[in-house]
Amino acid sequence: MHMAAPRKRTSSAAPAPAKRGPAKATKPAKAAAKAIGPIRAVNLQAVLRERIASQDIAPGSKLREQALAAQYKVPRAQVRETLIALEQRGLIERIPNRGAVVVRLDLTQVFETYDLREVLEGLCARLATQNTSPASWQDLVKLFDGPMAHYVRTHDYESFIAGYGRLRRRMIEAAANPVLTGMLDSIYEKTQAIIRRIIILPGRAERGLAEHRAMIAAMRRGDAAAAERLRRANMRSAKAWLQRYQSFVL
Amino acid sequence: MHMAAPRKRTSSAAPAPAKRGPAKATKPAKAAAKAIGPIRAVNLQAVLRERIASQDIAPGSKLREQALAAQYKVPRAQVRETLIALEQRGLIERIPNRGAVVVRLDLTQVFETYDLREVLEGLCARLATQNTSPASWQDLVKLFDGPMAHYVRTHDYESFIAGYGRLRRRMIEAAANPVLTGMLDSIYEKTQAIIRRIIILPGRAERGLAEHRAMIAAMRRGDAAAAERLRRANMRSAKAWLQRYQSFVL
DNA sequence: CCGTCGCATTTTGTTGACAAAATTGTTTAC
DNA sequence: GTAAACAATTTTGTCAACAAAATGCGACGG
Repeated sequence: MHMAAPRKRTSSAAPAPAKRGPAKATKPAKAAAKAIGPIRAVNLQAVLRERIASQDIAPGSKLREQALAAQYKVPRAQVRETLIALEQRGLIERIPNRGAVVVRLDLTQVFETYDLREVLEGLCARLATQNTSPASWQDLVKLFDGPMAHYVRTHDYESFIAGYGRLRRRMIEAAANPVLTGMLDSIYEKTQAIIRRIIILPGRAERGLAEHRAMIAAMRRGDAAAAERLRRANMRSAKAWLQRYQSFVL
Repeated sequence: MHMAAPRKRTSSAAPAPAKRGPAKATKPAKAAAKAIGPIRAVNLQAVLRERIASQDIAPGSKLREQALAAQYKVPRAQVRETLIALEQRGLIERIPNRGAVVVRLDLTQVFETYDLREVLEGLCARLATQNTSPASWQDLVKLFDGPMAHYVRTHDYESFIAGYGRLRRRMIEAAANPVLTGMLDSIYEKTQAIIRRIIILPGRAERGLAEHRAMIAAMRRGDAAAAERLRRANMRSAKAWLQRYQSFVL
């Protein structure tokens, strides 16, 4: 018998497909960690995830419980909880009696992850197309025809990445599959840094833009199967770029 | 920097549930737990995952820290760690000051998960085919031509499920993609109970057998693309069965 | 009879101290 | 001068007691 709706913990941001609904905006973890005041345990995980994903905390770094507790003014037990959660997410590695270090993923794991991204992003494109009206993608058609093409020509990669992120979020939102969302987010936070490095590889942005436009066109005409196929081709292409220039990336 | 390889914690080293004795182990958990004595923290997570996946601990059950600590003779802090990890895995839900309950996934989430399984198992079939010699699948051809067909005719579902599990493990092993393995295991431990219920639906085993044989045949001739396509069709088919009989399953 | 308030019990969350292990730095032997 | 052995410090792991919150139950009042 349910009395009042039990208030749901907001901690585990997206581990489980618990609640559906709009994706909770991930708070932009602030830089200057030392300046900020006490943080709730709930937020500490999000903060560290963001800092690790953006490589603000470098791979291989040791995460010391006492240091983090002092930095963020939280009890050590909360830091400990966070580290356990981060380990489960695959962002850090905890070795008994030796502490936690940020995982450093090697090329092999990156390629393995790209095989996964291929099918998952493909599924995302298909679901997004199926769940929405073709007209709803018109703004992205224009974005990728105009501004994004301009960013590529002017080598404004920061803006290009921002536009790509917008496309990606729109697709995930339209796919409306929380389980898929959780997996894609989990993958993305582990490979974010490498994705950024791929985009600036010679000719990658041009090719990516063309592939994105083709996929958006498929969504714009409601062709879900083509959207999936094109998105998968896009991922394979990105993987091939990485394969060719791997010695420069990592 | 790195001197000797540090001994690695076996945190997620046991992704696949341990071999499970037949369901006759439905003896009250308490008595069984008392008999087995203290458990290492590392193992406690595996034990609880197995018990939750097999629904030995029913969805909606409350997991009390003190009770588990007493049952398995481990300090409460270790139980706490385990619960945090289980929450990240999406097996339980922790609500502040109110404890942990085993998640109960609704039909919607199951369907969402099947969309994921479709592409992931498809990828698994493709990689498995690419990485192995066609001849290595001969034993499974024979298994599904002979014994498995017999199990279906005699409604020996327990053996049928065991055979299916063997196929599945072989494919995952052959795919040799640890990231994919982790995701498939994570999905499987959450939907294991429902998969079992689908197999006994009217006509499902017969249809599943035919689909499996077609897919194995593709792998047997080294046709990776066909294996992927057929595995995906198999997942869609299972989903359709669930959709039709959903009122009987959940 | 039913709902509500308040107290007692249970359960989770937090804190601090302590033990065990590993890292670091120093000394000593060759 | 190098390397092993030892000591000191740091860091993680463990534990028990305590505090806070929620649940359950009974008394009280409508």
